[in-house]
Amino acid sequence: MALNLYNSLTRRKEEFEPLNKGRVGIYVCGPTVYGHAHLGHAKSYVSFDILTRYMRYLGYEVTYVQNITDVGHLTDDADEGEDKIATAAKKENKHPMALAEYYTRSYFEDMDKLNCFRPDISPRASGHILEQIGMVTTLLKKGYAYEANGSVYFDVSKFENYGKLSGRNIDEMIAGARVEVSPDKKNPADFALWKKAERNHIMQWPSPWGMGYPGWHLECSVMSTKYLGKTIDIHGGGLENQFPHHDCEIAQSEATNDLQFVRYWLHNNMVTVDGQKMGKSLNNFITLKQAFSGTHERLTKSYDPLAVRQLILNSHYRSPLDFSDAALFAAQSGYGKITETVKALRKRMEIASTGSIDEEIVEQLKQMREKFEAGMNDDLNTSVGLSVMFELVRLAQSLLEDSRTTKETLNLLDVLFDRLGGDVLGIVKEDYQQDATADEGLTDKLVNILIEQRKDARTNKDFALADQLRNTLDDMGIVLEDKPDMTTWRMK
RNA sequence: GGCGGCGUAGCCAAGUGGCCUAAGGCGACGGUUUGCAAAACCGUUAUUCGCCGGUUCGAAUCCGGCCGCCGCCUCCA
Repeated sequence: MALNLYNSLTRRKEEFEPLNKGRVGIYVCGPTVYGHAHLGHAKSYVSFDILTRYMRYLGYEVTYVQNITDVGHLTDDADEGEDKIATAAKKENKHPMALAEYYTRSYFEDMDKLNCFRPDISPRASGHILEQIGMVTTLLKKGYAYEANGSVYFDVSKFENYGKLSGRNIDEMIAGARVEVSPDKKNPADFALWKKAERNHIMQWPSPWGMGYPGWHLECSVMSTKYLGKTIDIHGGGLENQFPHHDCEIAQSEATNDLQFVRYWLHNNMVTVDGQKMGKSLNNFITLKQAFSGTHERLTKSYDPLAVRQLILNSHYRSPLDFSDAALFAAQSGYGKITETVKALRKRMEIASTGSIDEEIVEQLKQMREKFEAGMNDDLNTSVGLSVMFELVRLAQSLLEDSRTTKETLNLLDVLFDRLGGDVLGIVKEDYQQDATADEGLTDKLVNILIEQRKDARTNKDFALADQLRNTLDDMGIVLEDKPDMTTWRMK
């Protein structure tokens, strides 16, 4: 079975076929870096991280491009607002580029924690001004754009299917227009390609139309074309960007190149917090840093970044996801179960005896892999993929109960955890040692001394002392686990 | 106003015409194990998929109506 993806353009699931055999170009709308990344970013970028990971798993050579918007994104889409970066820079008293740099780093830091692979290319809008001017020039030359008072606008009436992605037509939009229309525009739906800069505007560049800066929609068209070609396989982004952003991209790009811009449009759904849309004006805006540290009044504790990732994978990328403390808590428990199982499995592999492989297990694992792939092939159903991980957990635990399980059999499970849980889902780590503090060796020795003391106490039926030792360690966050032949410990 | 989505167990969530007497997780309860626990394992937890009607040999899945919730079009991915 081949990979099927829901294409927003056709509103259907379609079998994915790349333009060039074996290679895929993916462009995803990146963040506007004027604040720390929040839960909404997490859902979007984890979703597209899964897409690229799974395509690589299938053997495609993927080029993943995700822009950084550091100029031109205005505070409203009527093209009359202020530049978001400039506004935030003024507030934080920083140079706009310093602000953008600061939040770009913050963004990557958070995405690294969520175990999202870095894009192959992270182009900045401000680094592609020349190319953007080039596209505006072409559009003017071809009659799709007009200059007015130092700004250049795209004339939507010249582009036949404007709004085809979001299913809108121009007349409806004019009727529903809620924002003031610039007097420079011929048509209220026209959008800015290039904006004239006022003299005090910090970010501005020389252009054939005077000093100014590019319109927000332009950067994605220009940078995707530059790095992936005039027609790209996949373009992803949040549902809220479908209109106007993506429809504008289509109009600009297709008017410029006379070729289909994007073959598969993918849109992830939005997040809510405690059942309501997340907004800065409501009191439920949670950044990733707050979630990871538990410093938000809606959260009762801190959450492991990978537990956040797992919660995202628990539902479909095209479904809305409600973040709540309870949901995060449940994900944290489930994530812990998978992690502990993988750790136990690997520890056991070190001491398990070698021997034959259980053929029945081989067959079970084969079926699990098939179920996993069938789910992922069906428009990236990570919920099914995750359910396979828990089936694998149950199988692993039952095999760990049996002391006769061979190293070879355990290794088969470990491979599946690595490939499906690690490579594709990104919730199983290659190595958990790094999590531990530097003095783990010392801690291990000290705890083992106490475990020995407790063992002696238990042998002597001095349970009061045995329990005291266990409780003291528990208070320090160290949990003892009594196994038939030995006692092990782990951090809570 | 325009466009779109959703309503499945206490909670989260897959499934969208027969393999569904409905995955998986969290939680809860019972058992095994244990000196007692924890962890782990086994089992139980929706005869039913918002409500009503229709199509069909057959519907959670299709159609119509009703009720409820949410999102985008504005801050925002």
